[in-house]
Amino acid sequence: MRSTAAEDYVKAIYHHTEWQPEPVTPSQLATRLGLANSTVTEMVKKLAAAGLVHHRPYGAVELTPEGRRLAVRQVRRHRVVETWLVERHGYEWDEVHDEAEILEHALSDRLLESIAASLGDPERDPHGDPIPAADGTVRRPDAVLLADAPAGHEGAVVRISDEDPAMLRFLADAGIALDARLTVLGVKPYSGSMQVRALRGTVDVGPDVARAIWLAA
Amino acid sequence: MRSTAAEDYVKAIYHHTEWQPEPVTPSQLATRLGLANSTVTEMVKKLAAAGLVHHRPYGAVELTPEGRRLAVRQVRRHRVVETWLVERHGYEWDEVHDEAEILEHALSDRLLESIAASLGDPERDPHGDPIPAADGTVRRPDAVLLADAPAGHEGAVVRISDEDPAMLRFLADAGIALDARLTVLGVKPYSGSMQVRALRGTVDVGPDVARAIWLAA
DNA sequence: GGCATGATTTCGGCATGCCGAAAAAACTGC
DNA sequence: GCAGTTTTTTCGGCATGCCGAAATCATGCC
Repeated sequence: MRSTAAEDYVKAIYHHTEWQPEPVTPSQLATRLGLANSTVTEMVKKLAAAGLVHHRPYGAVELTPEGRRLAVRQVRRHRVVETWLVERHGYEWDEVHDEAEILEHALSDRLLESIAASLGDPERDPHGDPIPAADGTVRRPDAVLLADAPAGHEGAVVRISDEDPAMLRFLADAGIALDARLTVLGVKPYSGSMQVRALRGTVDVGPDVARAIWLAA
Repeated sequence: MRSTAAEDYVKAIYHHTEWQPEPVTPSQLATRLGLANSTVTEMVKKLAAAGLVHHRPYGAVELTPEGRRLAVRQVRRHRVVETWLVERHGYEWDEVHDEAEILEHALSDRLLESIAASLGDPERDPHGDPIPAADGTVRRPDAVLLADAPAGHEGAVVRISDEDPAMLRFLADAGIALDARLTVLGVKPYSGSMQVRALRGTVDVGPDVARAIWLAA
C-alpha cells in the first residue's frame, strides 16, 4: 500500500489542512481528486489498514504521523518539480501542475535530490508554497488570507493558490505576482469584491480571488 | 491501448531487431520483459488488435509501421533520459537503466524535448546506442560485433550493450569504454574467449562480453 | 507417418482502482 | 422527536495486467 494512488490521497488530505486546519471529509476528498465518493471510502479503508490515516466510519479523515510523513515527502517532490519546470524549462507557473503531478511519482529520491540541489535547494515554489526540506521539516511563513485582511493592511504576496490556472493568468495580467506589495483598500458593499492597490494601480478582486491570495502578516 | 505496458512491449520487440534482425518469438519477449509466456501471448493479441504488431497464432511477432513509430519514440525517450542522467546528474552508465525505464513513460513530449535540447540534441547515449531524432529518423553506425570480428580487426568501440550492469562495471575497470580503440588478437582455442588489445593492455573476454561489444567496421 | 518435446495459447484466478446504484447512517429544520 | 435530505458505505461490476496449470500446436527424429 505505497502506490501512486495512496500518495495522491495522503497528499490531498495534507493539502486540505495546510492553510486552514479543518478535518477533511470523504466527499471533499472525492471532489478534490475527481473520484466517486464510493471510491474514496474504499481507498480510505485501505489507507487506514496500512496505517496512513485514522478513520472511524462516517467520520472525517486524518493523517497518522506516518501518513503525514508520506504526504510531506510527496509535497516536497511536487513543488521541487514545479520549481524546476519553471526555472529550467521555461514553463509558466500556470502550466506546471499536471506535469508535476505525474513526475512526482516517477522520480527516484536520488534524482529528485539532485534536481533540488541543482536549483539551490529552494524553500518555496513558484506559487509561494513552502517546499518541505528533505528531512520533512516545513517552514511556513506567517500569512493572512487576503479575504481576512482588514482594510488598511499592507503586505507582500506570500502565496497564491495553484488551484485554478485561469485565475493565475488573470492575476499575472493584473500585475499581482509573488512578492508584489498589496494594500487592502476595503470591501465594496454588496458586490462582495475587495478593492486592492497594487503597484500598477487599483484592482477589484472577487471572493474567489480573495481566498486564493495570502499576504505577509 | 497506449499504456505504459504497450510501450514496453513494442520497445522490447524493436530492441530485439535493432542489432540483429531476426523475428521475435513470444517466449523471447517473455524472457526479456520478465513475464510469463501466457501474459505475453495475451498482450500480443491486444497489441495486434490495436494495430501495433502483426501476429498469426504460433508465429513470430513483428511491428507494424505504427508500432515501429511508437517503439522508436520510446527508444528516443529512454536514451535521452539516460544521457541526461549521466551528463547532468552524476549517474554512472551502469546505473541509469532502471530510472530511465520509469521516466520514459512519465515525461511529457514538451519536457523531453526541452531536456534533449539542453543536452545539445545528442545523437548517441552513454552506451553508444543511437538516439532516434524527434521525427523518428534513426542513424545507425556501421559496426561489427566483437564476437564476429576477424583476428587483426582494429576499430573503436561504437556500442556496448546495456543489458548487464555488472558487465558494464567489469568493462569500465578493464579500460574498455566507448570510443576506446581495440585490436582483435584472436580466439583462444577451447576456452572460447577472445584476446583483445586495449590501450591499457591485453584483455581476455568471454563469449558473453564478445557479444556485447560492437566495433567500428 | 507417428510421436515426443518444446513452444504457444487458453482458461480460471488474483490484485488494484475505479464506477453507479442502493442501503445505512448522520445531520437538519421544524 | 421525527421526517427529509445529504453523506457515507456496501455491493456488484468493469478494465488492465499479471500468473500457473492445462490444452493445443509445430517440429524434428526415427
